[in-house]
Amino acid sequence: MRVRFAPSPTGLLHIGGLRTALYNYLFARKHGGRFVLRIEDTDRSRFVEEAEADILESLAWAGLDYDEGPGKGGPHAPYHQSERKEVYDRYARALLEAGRAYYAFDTPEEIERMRKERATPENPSPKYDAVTRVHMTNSLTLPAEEVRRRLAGGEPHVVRLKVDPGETVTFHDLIRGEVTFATGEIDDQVLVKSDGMPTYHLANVVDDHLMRITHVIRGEEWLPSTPKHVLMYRALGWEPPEMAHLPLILSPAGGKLSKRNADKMGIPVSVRQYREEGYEPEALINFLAFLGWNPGDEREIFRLPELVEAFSIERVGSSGVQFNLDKLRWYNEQYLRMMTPDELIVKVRPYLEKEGITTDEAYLRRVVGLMRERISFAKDLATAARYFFEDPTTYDPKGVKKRWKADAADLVAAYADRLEALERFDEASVEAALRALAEEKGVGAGRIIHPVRLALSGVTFGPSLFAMMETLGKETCLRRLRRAVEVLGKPE
RNA sequence: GCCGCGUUCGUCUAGGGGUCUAGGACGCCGGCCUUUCACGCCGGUAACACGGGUUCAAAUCCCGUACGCGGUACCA
Repeated sequence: MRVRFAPSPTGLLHIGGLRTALYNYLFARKHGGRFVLRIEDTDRSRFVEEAEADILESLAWAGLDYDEGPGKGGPHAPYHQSERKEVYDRYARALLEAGRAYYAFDTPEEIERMRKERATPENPSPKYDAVTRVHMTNSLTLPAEEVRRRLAGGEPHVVRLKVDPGETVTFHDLIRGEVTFATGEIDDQVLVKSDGMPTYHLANVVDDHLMRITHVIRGEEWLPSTPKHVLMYRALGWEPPEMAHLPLILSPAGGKLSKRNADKMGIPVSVRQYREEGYEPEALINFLAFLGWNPGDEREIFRLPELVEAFSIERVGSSGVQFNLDKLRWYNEQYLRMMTPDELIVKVRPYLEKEGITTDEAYLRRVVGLMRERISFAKDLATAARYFFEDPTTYDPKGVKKRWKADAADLVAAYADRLEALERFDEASVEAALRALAEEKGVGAGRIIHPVRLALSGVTFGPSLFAMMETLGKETCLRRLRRAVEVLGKPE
């Protein structure tokens, strides 16, 4: 079995594109098939130089390796459509000679005029098809001599598929079952543009056939194009591949998850953004796999190899699915918690560096141990847990109001003195010292614990106070406690 | 407008004629644990779009309506 992911290099790889790639990958690996990457760069006007590198990087980051494609080669190279122009020309000619396609010389303005003139309330946008083409300038309406003359004169023209009405095209979709279209609903699709490049429809059909693709797994937006493709396979005497159209990913607000739409909801849309925001690739992949598919039992955590094992295209749903950032974050937390401290350290390092924080391995391992259950992203260690690396510069005002009572300064100062006298500065010792002090002063331990936490971290939440103190160390604790006493003093 | 696809808790979904007083997960709300915050554990909230059929029996099959999404380019 052979499948392909065929992105167009018009921008950063979209999250929906990654899911399409993922399903193709899973299908190929599940069945011991081949996964082909093909770059569909036939639209020169929308071409973006950096896009292909981004696609490659994004796939690699996600762990989706391919068997044939750019940078890798393969038996069906080249894998850039822009380098395969002669191939498409050959088949366009074959279609022309078989009378299944024709030349059309109409300018965009002429087509626009036709649409305007023939528009009715029932049919606001007439197609270029069997009923209108007889009124247009093409090799079906012009004398053969005239067509030859125009072609020889280099007159701009396109090649259109000749679709005969009155028939019905039915194909089987692995996800949707039988789908039927009437040929009268299909326009005479442009196959070769006036710049000589093929459109998606021609290039796609030709390449899928030549590259021996057995299963076309792509987004649902292609469903209405499929009958055109089927017609072309037939006209060329080829067997169409199996089709599977994936449900679309929708914005939580409804509608396509477009760039604009997603930005408004605070949802990253390109794979690169997910990477930059610190999502774990395993989490994104797991989440994406479950957007439209499930294994049929109640397991939820699947890494790539487990997904391969469990995947089946029949279990892919058919209705659009809404993107849910909360669920993705949950997946991210799950993967963070499954990592060993050393794995997590590797993830955290780059963020620490970016924040200008330097620290040794042993200390970082202890911090990670304390914070692991409390973070959603690896980078939180460098931001939310910054107080492990630097003295707090501010104290949360609400926390101060709530926890720094009139006796706080005295208690904290007294505790600092006790700590200074301590020989061993471990979790048990600092706790014992605090409880003893509380007893002597006749106050609840919380009366000291809370202000101490505030003094040490600047915030009212975090890991177990005593474990935190042991990690921070005696010197740091004393310094921070005394500074807080000084800065916060006695509230009136 | 026309064509196509879809419709189970707010979201992702299980289910495919009786086992459904509809299960799980995220979220949310409570509780336990903990003198913090999380984790964890326990509990709760919440859905078969609507209307007709078929059947002894429908969330499940059929038809219609509504709604959503996609397509309707010399973009993919």
